[in-house]
Amino acid sequence: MAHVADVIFSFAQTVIAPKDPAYSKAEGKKTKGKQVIEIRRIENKERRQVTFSKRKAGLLKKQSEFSLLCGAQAVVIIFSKKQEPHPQQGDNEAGKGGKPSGGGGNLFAMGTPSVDHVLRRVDPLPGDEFLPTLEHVDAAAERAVVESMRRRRRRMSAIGAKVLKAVPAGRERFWWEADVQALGEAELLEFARALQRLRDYARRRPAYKPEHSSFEFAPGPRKKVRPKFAVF
Amino acid sequence: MAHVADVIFSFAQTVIAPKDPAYSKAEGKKTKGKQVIEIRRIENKERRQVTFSKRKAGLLKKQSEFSLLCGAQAVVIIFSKKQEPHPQQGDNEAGKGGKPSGGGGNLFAMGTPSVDHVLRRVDPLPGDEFLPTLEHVDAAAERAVVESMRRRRRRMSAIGAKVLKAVPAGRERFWWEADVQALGEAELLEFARALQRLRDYARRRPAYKPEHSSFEFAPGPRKKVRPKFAVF
DNA sequence: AACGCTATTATTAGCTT
DNA sequence: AAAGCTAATAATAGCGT
Repeated sequence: MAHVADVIFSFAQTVIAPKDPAYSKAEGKKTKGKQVIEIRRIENKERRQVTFSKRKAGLLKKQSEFSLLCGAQAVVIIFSKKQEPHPQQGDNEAGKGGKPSGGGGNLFAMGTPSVDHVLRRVDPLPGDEFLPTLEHVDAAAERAVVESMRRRRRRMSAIGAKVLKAVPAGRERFWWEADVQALGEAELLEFARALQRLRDYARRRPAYKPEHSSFEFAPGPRKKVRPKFAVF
Repeated sequence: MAHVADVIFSFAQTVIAPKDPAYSKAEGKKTKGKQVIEIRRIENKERRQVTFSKRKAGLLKKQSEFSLLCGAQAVVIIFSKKQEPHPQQGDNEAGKGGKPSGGGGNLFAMGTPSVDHVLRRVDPLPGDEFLPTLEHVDAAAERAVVESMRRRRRRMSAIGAKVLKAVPAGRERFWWEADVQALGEAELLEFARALQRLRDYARRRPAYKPEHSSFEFAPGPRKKVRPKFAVF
């Protein structure tokens, strides 16, 4: 049985569908409202900038809500794309200590309990050798790491040569550079778990510092603008 | 002048408001639909887990769309909160090389062009000393960095003692640990720009590797589940 | 615990200022 | 280019399975 609201809606749809291009004009709406867009690079520079701004805010807000609701640690880090150096510009700036003309984009980030905290947790992941981080762990943790590495070695062997083959010979410490795509799903899972275990052992600073921080390494708008969502 | 659609909507609202608790029952709706929730820790463990899962997916999707639409580099990194060790479990696992019972949470991440890439870009930020990264920059960049550090030193002095006071004495290389909250808005901006300039100089690996990657260092669901959004 | 299903709320595309 | 506005689409809370 159809309910009152259903009937009303059906009726409205029957008269003219919202997707119909004639809709807005026909009904005299003020705007077209949110339109469906293809998820691919917005070529129009101006529109892209506006979307960047709006969705950046949305993404950071989502991070904030997510961490708060679920008690999970998370970061969102955003770089605006590097500005293409202006063709005829930058020469007169050289040597003056100003911003380098080829200078990279701006940085926006929000993290719980802090950007720093989460990044440290990720730390030994691709981008850093593993061993140097040993300087930061205490003795007990170090023993655990060593034992973990032994197990990892065995595990990697068990998984097969695929991982090791992809590793540049003689640079064992770069083993994580292996082409993960060469692994099957089960293998990848195993590989990933080994990685995670390593990180777990290596993780230092167990002290929980319940804070929440956001960065904005960017000029920012002229007019002071308050984020519309909570930053704790 | 009111339009047809407006009148219909007003009418529907007049009859009974969606927010009215009696609404769903009165109209015999199947569900209550999305409800407003307070943005604070969900205490019910089960609901929190469900929300974690749903919003994690949402956050990663947003990252994907955002990067694609705006051509910006971004990462989202999520740790599920550390599992509280199961009270009576884990003893029989000890020494067998299994997952440590106190083992930390799972890691989820999505990055453009890759998680690794963006993290390297962030690299010299809080979490790493600055100097060690010099090993990775070429000679010209190194000179620029040295000059940059000189300028930074002057700038920091200009900003005042506030920053330096918060830095642990004698550990100049940890200057970034300064309590940023002690700075005023203008000062923070100056501070942030100095930081960014430093990073710009230090940034190595200009090679652009246009890829898009997602990590999931977690057991994952039993049933194979395809992400509902694009992963390139 | 992961899905599917709505009915709501939340986000945002396209304009205007 | 940063706000505001509005009408759409998108995300998701609460349930059922």
